[in-house]
Amino acid sequence: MPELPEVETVARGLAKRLEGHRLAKVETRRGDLRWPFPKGFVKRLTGRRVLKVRRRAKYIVAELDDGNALLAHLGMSGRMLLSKGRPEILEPHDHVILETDEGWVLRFNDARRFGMMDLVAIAKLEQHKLIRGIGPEPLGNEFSGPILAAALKGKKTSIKAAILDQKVVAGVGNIYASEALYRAGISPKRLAYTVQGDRAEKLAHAIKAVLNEAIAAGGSSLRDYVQADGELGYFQHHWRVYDKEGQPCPGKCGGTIRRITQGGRSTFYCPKCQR
DNA sequence: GTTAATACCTGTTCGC
DNA sequence: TGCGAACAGGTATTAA
Repeated sequence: MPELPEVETVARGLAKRLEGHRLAKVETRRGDLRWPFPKGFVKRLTGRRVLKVRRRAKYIVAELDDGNALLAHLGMSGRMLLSKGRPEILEPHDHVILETDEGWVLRFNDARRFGMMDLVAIAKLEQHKLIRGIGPEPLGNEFSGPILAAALKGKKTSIKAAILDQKVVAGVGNIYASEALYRAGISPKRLAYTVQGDRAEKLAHAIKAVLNEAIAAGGSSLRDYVQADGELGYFQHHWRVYDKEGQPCPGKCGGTIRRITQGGRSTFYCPKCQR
């Protein structure tokens, strides 16, 4: 379930092998992921040098030497597999294969095909249909308590739904939404517009903390961000409330973690210490 | 304009 | 043991 920390870790792993190198060979093994590949996708990528790989929200942005960028989203089951040389046997759902001039092979594998890839002019990235309107990066200076409070002002939905909204803050998914609210001591059911002042400050801080810790865990638990099987970016998590239904609250409150459904998706929280 | 529900997709888990 | 239902979830689209 790639959220911001996983995408960040994948992007760093990709940077290591792609930056400065040409894409000698490009192959798509089907015509679409979530959407069709753009026209001339393979031809436009082949021979390009990758200048920089970075992340925007949950998107991976690989800037190319022709002024365009490869924009990629992992959806919920997307994986990047890196190997030296092309594997003799491809795995099911290996949809895109990139080979660098150094012989490193990157496979984009996505069973559920909620992922996507597109090509966009670097200068127009922020105007791209999928990027336009996305809120501030939570780890940057442009995200803070007052800015979060302003984004939540007047919002009548729950705070959980609000921080999942990419327009409010970029990159927070279902798992870290629960984790951040737990850290901040805020009930996921609280109405978004009531999270102001000190509460907003606490929540902004909690969002930064859970994301930063997850990124650090990814960096420290993986050598060069690549696992033994070549997969980039995934690592052992230590969640405090997510998927912990029925377990005692990790704090000292003596409460029990509950699971509720909000907007059709699971939320985990401690009803005793989250208000 | 805002919010909620639904569709997309398929591997895995759970209950009967 | 086998089968079907439920579930996972990011984002666009449709409905309310």
